Formats: sequence, structure tokens, C-alpha cells
Amino acid sequence: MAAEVSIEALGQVAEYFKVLSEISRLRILCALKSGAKNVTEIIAMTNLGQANVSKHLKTLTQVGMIKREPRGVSVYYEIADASIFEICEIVCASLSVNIEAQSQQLEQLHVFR
Amino acid sequence: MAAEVSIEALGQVAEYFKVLSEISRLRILCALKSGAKNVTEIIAMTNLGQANVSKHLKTLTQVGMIKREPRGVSVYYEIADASIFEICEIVCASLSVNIEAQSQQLEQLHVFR
DNA sequence: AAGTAATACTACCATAGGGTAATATCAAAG
DNA sequence: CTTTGATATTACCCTATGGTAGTATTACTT
Repeated sequence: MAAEVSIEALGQVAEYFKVLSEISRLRILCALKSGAKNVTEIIAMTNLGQANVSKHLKTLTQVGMIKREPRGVSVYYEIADASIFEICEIVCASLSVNIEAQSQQLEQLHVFR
Repeated sequence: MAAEVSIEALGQVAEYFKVLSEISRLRILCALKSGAKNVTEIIAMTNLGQANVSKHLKTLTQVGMIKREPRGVSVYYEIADASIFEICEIVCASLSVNIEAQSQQLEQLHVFR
């Protein structure tokens, strides 16, 4: 009768995915994969605007995906939730499977003959 | 120099997460977890509007997360990409860790004493 | 004290996308 | 042929949110 997962819990899961659903935030997370970086470095690595990066860093910090640590003049950010990349790998694997299936369908249609 | 992951690939990952970032779509996926269902059943299980469900089913089908199969009068949908639930479990585990950390912080603040 | 570099914040705009009512399609029943 | 039930589509509204220019803040430097 009742759903297996409560709607409130689903809302939290949806919010987590929503944070990961923006390419700019994914780029920031990728930039941080190799270790802690300050804001200036992140801006350089991502080619995003400063205000934009600052806004996204706030979002990522609030949901606990990254940690904020002021050091002297600048502020360093680093990955706090390592499971992010684990999830991304599963998604990539799934996407690969889909793309392969698509190309097989194309072949069955004799498009390339 | 170059990013570890291409921007195009990141865009596909972002799109995948975007599909999972809506609570209505997550509810539909949960409804399908126990097996194939037709649209009427999905509407009943989720309490969503008919047009709304139809729209979300189209989205989920287009990205290959579910499969569409007409049977007589009605149309059945079922999970096509089982890794979805694997991903959700990792997210739930991560959320649990965060919530636990938050409650520990509260305790350290002596809020409950 | 003034200047400068680093980061955060505040409107503001523009677009995307979820929800829904109304309509369309289509098949089976009568 | 009409009706009914099931699903899909269209048009529309409304909100959320990404990007950015401008400004604020803060801490070194000289």
C-alpha cells in the first residue's frame, strides 16, 4: 500500500541529483578531483565567471559535496563526498551501454551498407 | 592541460542526472521497481496527473531508463536500466552519512542538554 | 591610509521545465 | 456508427534557476 520509499526521502534524493545535473557544477567537481583548489584556480580550470563559480561553490558546500577551508588570503575547496565519482562512473557505464545499443540498431538498419 | 573528461561527455552525464532530479520521475521509477506497469496503474500508484505521467514516461523512455511495450489496449512500461537503483542506493548512503554528521554537530553544540 | 587581490553577495534578465486543461488518437465494445 | 476507455499531444501558465554586471567585504602590501 505505502510506497517503499517515503516521499520526503525521495525529495532529498532528487535534490542531490539536481545538484549533479548542472554541467558547470560537474566541471567544478572534476576540477577538484585532483585535490583541493582555491577559487582563482577553479575559475582558471573551468573558464566560468567568478560570480558564477562562487554561487556554485556555495551550492555544493551547502549540500555537503565539498568542504570550504580559508587559507590566508584565499579559500580552498575540496571534495567532501567521494561517492560522487563512484556514481558518475556508474552513469558513464550506463551511457556507454546505451550508445552501443544505439549503434547496433543502426547497423541492423543496414545504414552503413 | 585538457580536462580529464570531455565537456560533451559531462553534458551527457548532467542530462542523465537531470532526469533523475525530479521527484515525480523518481516516484514513477519506484512504482516500476516491482515490475512492468501500464499507465493507468502508474497514475494510481503515484497520484500524478495523466498528462504529467505521460510526459515523464516519454522523457524516461527517450533517455533509455525505461522500456515501452504496448499490450492490447494499454501500454506497459518497465525499468530498462537497472543501474538506476544502484545509484540511488549510493546517494541514500551518502545522505545518511551527512544527516548523521549534522546530528553529531548538534550534539557537540549541547543543544539537547 | 591607500591600493590591490581574492572572494562573496545582490539584483536582474532570460530560459527551461513542471503541472494541467483541453484535445487528439486509437482500439475495443455495443 | 457511436461510445467508452487508454494513452499521447498541444498550448499555456508559472516558478525555479543559471549567468552576469556591479558592488561589498576582507586581508595583505606598500
